[in-house]
Amino acid sequence: MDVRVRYAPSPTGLQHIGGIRTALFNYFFAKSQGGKFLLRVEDTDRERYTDESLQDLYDTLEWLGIKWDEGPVVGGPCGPYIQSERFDLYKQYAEQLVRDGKAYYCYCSSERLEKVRQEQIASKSEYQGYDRHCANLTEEERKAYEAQGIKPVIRLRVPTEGKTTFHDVLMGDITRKNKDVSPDPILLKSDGFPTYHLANVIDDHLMGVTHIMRAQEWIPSGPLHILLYEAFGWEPPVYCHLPMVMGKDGQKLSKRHGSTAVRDFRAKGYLPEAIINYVTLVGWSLDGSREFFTREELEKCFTMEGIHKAPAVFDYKKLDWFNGQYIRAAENSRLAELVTPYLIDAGFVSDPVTAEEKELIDRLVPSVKERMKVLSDVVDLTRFLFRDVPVEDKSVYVSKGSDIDKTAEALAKGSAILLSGLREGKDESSIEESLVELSKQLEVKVNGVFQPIRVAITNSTVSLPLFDSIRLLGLEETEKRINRSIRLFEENHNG
RNA sequence: GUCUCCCUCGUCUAGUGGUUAGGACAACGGGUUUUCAUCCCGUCAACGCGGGUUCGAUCCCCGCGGGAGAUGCCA
Repeated sequence: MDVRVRYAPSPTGLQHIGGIRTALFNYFFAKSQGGKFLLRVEDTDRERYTDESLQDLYDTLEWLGIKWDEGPVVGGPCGPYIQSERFDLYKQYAEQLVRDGKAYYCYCSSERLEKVRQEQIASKSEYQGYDRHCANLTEEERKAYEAQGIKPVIRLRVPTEGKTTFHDVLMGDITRKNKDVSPDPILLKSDGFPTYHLANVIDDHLMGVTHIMRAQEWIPSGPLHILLYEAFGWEPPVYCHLPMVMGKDGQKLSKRHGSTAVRDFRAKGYLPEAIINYVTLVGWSLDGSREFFTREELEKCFTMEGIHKAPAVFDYKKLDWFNGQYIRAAENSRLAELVTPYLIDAGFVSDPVTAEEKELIDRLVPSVKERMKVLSDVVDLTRFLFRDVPVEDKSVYVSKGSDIDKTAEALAKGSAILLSGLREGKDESSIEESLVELSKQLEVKVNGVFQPIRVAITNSTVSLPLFDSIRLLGLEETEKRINRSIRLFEENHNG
């Protein structure tokens, strides 16, 4: 049997970590089995649907490099793959169920349903859900409702006796008494659209889906879906419920834990390979020790057995670590391209970049890549190259263990050594030696000499390596900034 | 409330009827280094609890506790 799995998101919001994790698991499982990965858009909720969400779905999967074998855009033998385009289908199947006595029309208004719900809660009796008010209407009663112009919904007739079991690859058998299954859930809404349960089961069957890998939040409705398969006389697929992705507080990961939209991670400068790698490791492992995987490797070595049962907390810091690792491993030319939009957004370079700017970006990448966790870090790291905001507070120039006078002297003498050395073309290590020598004379730590010079040049105590900074800034600008700082100290001294 | 699922360091996880319970992130400390990073080394840190079964349980069984999810004309 050829494996066919699907990712079936609802375009009612941006693609988030949890959703994409499900997509990845399905995708990797399909690839590892030589099967097919389908994409199906479950846009049956007209209230919450947005075009933006749908576009975000496509954009996100493309960015991650996840291609679907069948689905919207690419088509396939079981299309259409967008549920709103299969509108008529669901109604037919739902009516068939009614004819077979497996489902029935319900004319209850949402007001009445709400009232029933409130009464059940208030009476402290068990909350039982729908009271099956319309389960056994006579033909006359139905006619009367129809005459009032009430549009009915179709509900599944859930048995009140017995129990239903389904098998989960990870969890084993999961059994639920039928009386505990949500009583008579709606299959077809009054607007004619199917609910998730109906559309999902019909499409999975019609599209030949063999394995359903979805989040554990669906476990409680597993028996209901089995009941539906039985009502249709269809063979249910293999189930594999994925552990949920949680936030630090142990609750389902959501916006209040931080960014969850993949689009936001992308904007901050996370690389797709880092997202894929880390997200796949949330709830899955190969052997407990290996943790670097490319997408291509996962397409081969992913296993269902490696999926964990327990929910897993999403660790933003570990993602950062992965991203840093991938940035450092990336080609400089690629990084230069990736970093450019951030420099443009910051207004540091023009859009599009000029040839000179491009050249500068190429040169700054090597020293910046060791220091970035996310691509957007490039802005703070290189600000001194594009914005000159001199440090006026002389105490900033003073390193630990030094003082104002020594700092002034270190700046004057040190920068003289530095600038003349650079002009004469001496190599950096010999200039560095001379500066270290100076620090000994002044009886300060090495940094007592370097810090004032660094602050003068980069306007900050935290910067790229000194010689890198100078090379990027240019000798002329370097000299200008140094002289300005020397003047600052002289003025202060005289005043 | 009811139903279902889950439970190894703070976090992600490996693992076995007998192990010094392993790795990674984080944290902390140290080294390299002109700052910050990177890199390297090290430290801290876990089998939820109580009963059984057993010569021996983290591992098998039962109970408890804790956590989560579901309970919609949302998925």
